[in-house]
Amino acid sequence: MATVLQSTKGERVAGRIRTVALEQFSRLGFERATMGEIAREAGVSQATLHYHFQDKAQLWRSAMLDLGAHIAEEERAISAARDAPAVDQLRMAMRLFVEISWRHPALGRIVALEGMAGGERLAWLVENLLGERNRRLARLAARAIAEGDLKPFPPEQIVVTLQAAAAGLINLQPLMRANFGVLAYSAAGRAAHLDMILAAVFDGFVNRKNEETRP
Amino acid sequence: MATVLQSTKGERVAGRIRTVALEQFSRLGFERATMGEIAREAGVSQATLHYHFQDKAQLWRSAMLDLGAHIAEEERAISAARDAPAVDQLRMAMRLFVEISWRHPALGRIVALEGMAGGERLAWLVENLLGERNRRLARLAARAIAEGDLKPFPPEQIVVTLQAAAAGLINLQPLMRANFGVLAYSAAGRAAHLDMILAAVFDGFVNRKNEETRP
DNA sequence: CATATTCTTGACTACAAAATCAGGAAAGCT
DNA sequence: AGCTTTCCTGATTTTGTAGTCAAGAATATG
Repeated sequence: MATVLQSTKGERVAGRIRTVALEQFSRLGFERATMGEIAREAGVSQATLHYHFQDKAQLWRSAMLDLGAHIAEEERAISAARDAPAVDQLRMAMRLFVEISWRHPALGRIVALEGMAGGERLAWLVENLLGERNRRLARLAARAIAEGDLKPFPPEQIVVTLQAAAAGLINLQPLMRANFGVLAYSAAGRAAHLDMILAAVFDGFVNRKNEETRP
Repeated sequence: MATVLQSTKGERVAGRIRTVALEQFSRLGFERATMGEIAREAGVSQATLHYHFQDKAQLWRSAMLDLGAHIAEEERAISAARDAPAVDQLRMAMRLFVEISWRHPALGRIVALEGMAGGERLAWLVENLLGERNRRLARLAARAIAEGDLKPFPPEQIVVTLQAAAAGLINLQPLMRANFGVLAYSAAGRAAHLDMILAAVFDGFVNRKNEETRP
């Protein structure tokens, strides 16, 4: 996962730093990740980090933008059928979300960390990476409710709870290991996870009448 | 939320410190919470913290035990019907979990923080606070599956995902506010949240055949 | 290939936070 | 009250980390 353009040497190094930084920020959170360790891991001196990035916060933002670009690219590949019922679009969105969350666990971890803490970095994330997508999903949920396909839970709560459930199992792998001695990384575990999320939504959140009218 | 016994002055002060510490650890996480601020908030000097608690880690553990005792007390009030079908016990457990999570948001936040990060504190939490309960829930889920009432997802994944969903909305209030400008603390919001979780489980995870055999 | 530009670094400063300690105040006990 | 133990604190040390800077190496360019 390098950054977009790498023509000069500087850009190559900056990209490597971003990659390492993303991993550390996601695994440790903003405070526990240190400039020194990121530098060591990237094979450069700490001063080099400050040459390429003004400060730690800017490195964090830069790493996030990198991640956002990669995810956006993968998402673009999947074209949502605009005229499908909202509930079907939501299903597709959830499936996509789970898949991307497994492929880029950093995103969910960072959203969880910053989304709990609040503050500047969360505001930045919402402004630059999450806000529009989440609002679109909430509108989708609201539309699905209006179309009579979803139970009338608050749309924002639907979106956040679903994402929490989807990202939760991925984020909490250390807990899984510590508590049960197992992980869910296996292909079977991932498939079961996706099935669970979809089941929660589409046999749980969807009104029963649906299954009668649309076989 | 003070500690159990407070006969002497020292125990009263230690209890106050634990209470403040719990709030800070839960809101900020272990690293961002500072001994200085906890001391200030508790109205004592920083050195007093080190008189009552050897170091920051021990203060953290002590605050967790305090929280655990309070929750255990509330749980004891509710007697689970041992001979009810596993799936019904699971429903009751989930309802209880959501209610307690709203009442003690600190627990879910700390489990989320440490459960993502791994490490010593997570090991301690599992050993002293979470492990037994989670394993019991997983056994319950396994039994419900064996009894044909639950879809055959991996029990550990069921437990962790459900808890992630239940705690997620509570933990992510800052995200809710930043992204949507709304909160879910209201009585209606909480009720909707509980309904969502139960819906996910009991119309989503439960096999359809159930509704036919047991009206 | 000479020169300008970009890049990298070791050594350093600044700072915030944890942890220590000796002295003294307050509480509890007879 | 007098004495002992518990409790609390200001001052200080220690540590870990972000950030700066001047000097020089590497790289790109005409």
